[in-house]
Amino acid sequence: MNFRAQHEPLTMSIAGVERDTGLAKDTLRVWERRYGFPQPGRDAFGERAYTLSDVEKLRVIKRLLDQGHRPGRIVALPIEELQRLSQGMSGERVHWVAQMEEGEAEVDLRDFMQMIKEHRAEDLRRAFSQAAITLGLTRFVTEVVAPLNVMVGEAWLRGALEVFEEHLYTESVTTVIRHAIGSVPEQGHHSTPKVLLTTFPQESHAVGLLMAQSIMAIEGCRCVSLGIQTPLRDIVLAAQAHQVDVVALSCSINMNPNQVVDGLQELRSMLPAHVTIWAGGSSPALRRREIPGMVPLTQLGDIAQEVRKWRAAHAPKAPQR
Amino acid sequence: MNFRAQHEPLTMSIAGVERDTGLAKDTLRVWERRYGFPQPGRDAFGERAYTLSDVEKLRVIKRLLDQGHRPGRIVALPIEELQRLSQGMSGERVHWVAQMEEGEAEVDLRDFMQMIKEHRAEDLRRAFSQAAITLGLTRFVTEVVAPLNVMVGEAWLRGALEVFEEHLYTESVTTVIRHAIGSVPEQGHHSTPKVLLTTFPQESHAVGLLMAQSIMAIEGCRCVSLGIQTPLRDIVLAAQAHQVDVVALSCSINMNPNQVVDGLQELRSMLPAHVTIWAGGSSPALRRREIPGMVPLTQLGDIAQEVRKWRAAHAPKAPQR
DNA sequence: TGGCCAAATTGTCTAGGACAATTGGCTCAT
DNA sequence: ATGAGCCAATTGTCCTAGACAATTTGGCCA
Repeated sequence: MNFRAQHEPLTMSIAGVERDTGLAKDTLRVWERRYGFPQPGRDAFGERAYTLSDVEKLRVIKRLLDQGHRPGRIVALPIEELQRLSQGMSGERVHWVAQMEEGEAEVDLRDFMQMIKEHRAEDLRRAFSQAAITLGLTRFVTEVVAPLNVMVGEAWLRGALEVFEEHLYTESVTTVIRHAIGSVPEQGHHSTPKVLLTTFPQESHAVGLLMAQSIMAIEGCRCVSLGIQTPLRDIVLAAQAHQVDVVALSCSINMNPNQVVDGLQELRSMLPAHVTIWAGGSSPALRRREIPGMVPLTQLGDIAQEVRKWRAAHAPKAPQR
Repeated sequence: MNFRAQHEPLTMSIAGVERDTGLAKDTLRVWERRYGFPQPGRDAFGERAYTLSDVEKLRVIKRLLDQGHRPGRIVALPIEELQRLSQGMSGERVHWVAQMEEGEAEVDLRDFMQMIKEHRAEDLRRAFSQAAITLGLTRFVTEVVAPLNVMVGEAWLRGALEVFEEHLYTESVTTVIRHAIGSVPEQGHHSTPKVLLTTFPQESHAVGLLMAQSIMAIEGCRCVSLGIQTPLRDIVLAAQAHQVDVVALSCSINMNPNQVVDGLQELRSMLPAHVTIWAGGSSPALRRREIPGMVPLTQLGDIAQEVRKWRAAHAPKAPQR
């Protein structure tokens, strides 16, 4: 229906910009009205025609918004200023080298980053597999994947990593962790706790969930994963259908903190009291406010501990179903 | 920003309907104006509030549109009439029982549906594993997973399956296919073609992509998967970075056909001519219109054939990079 | 430092009008 | 009967401009 700009790749329609930047058409129009940017020309049909540099600038703006900047302050800024802001912001330090016991080969996380940037896909996957075998799944996840996630996320925020490079990293890690989980011996029908793993609908990062699942599997939990993006109502239905003891949610740093808090509170009110809720992940909302009836697990190491706690609390009596 | 209806799950906002049905807000409004349906009530703030039965009917309509019906003829029809149309046009039959060679145990797809509905998670995964081993990966994917996807999709459309049940199915299948892919011997550095697998940003179904990857891996392709939802620009960047021969896109029935056509045409114009594009999946857009410079693979069986074609076309000469 | 309130900010909704692209159906010639 | 050509109806998406709920900011007070 809109194939006018096909042979004119110098401008983009508003629909194309929405697709490329993730900014809604309404938002683009209202920014134009309020902040004077973007100021697209018009094509032969009177419709907005955005230049490629407009789109590039919009991408930078989107990144800064995700970091917490506000539109009114940055949308009208020149591109150089935006890039300066983009550079300046960087987060906390990460341990570059996984801590080794004596005699173990060193695992340098910078090597992984190097492979990602050089697009050595096969090497990367092989290196992950090797690290997982060398360190064991638990340490691989906590000492390699978790800090790498932070490094990759920050590199992407700085614009030092393209989206497709981040995708390749995610895919490689997913493959290796899933393969490793498959090697964990299956739990018997009466091992506890039985845990339902999933995320809220707004969460799109699957790796965090997978990391949690791998550690729980090793700790001997019976895991039922629904993958990401389960509607609240279905989390409750699934918890009932599978008669789980625990519902574990993964909330990454990309989620809106308010949605996290609201979602957890509503979930708590919809689940029966004897079902425990574990909320893990890097979302700042978990550290900030305390939510009654919900256990925050801000570090992967907390999981094993919490499993033991749960067992201690539920061991003496028969299971409550 | 819009959590008003939080405790009132009986109606949905226009944004929610767009997310659930794939019909654009503008389209919903213009249908209301032109055809008198949907005729949503208004919430306390004067904004459209669609009932759940409206949304259900819209889903059926969407399905019929994808089959080739036109809005003006069907939007105003009562739900019973639509369902009658939907039944009649039920496309091709699904084979209930995977065709067996003599002596093989029978694999009845209805057994899988049964397990899904009874939430027998462990049984389901075990049954999938067993089927994959019995049939081999290729036949498992084409004769079990593909028809099951259709059955599950239709059951969900009819409301016979909850979202969480569909999630469990997806997760189980994913686990088994990924595990099986891991068992395919890795390809040498010079085997061809090298294929980049991914989806457009609007696509959220990962299973189709995984099915394609499994078959390509078996056919001896070197696969680089980026997972789902890669921006157009990054598909091009990745194709260049990894020096692939083929870019394979998975487009499920849930994608907007226009987005599929637009995306494919734009991708074709951005990729160098020597890079082949394979577009597979159940999206009706692939069957409807022919797009120059792009190979549609509407059935999984087409993949092996197309790989051979590619090799025949590229074998005599040295690779063009 | 921490809590509270007014003011500013911001995304998304509303209305109806417009129009290019596509499709259906008609006529006419073969 | 079949195909080509053309007109009219259909349809999705864009347009403008106004409104307002939800959130955040920043000042004030304890």
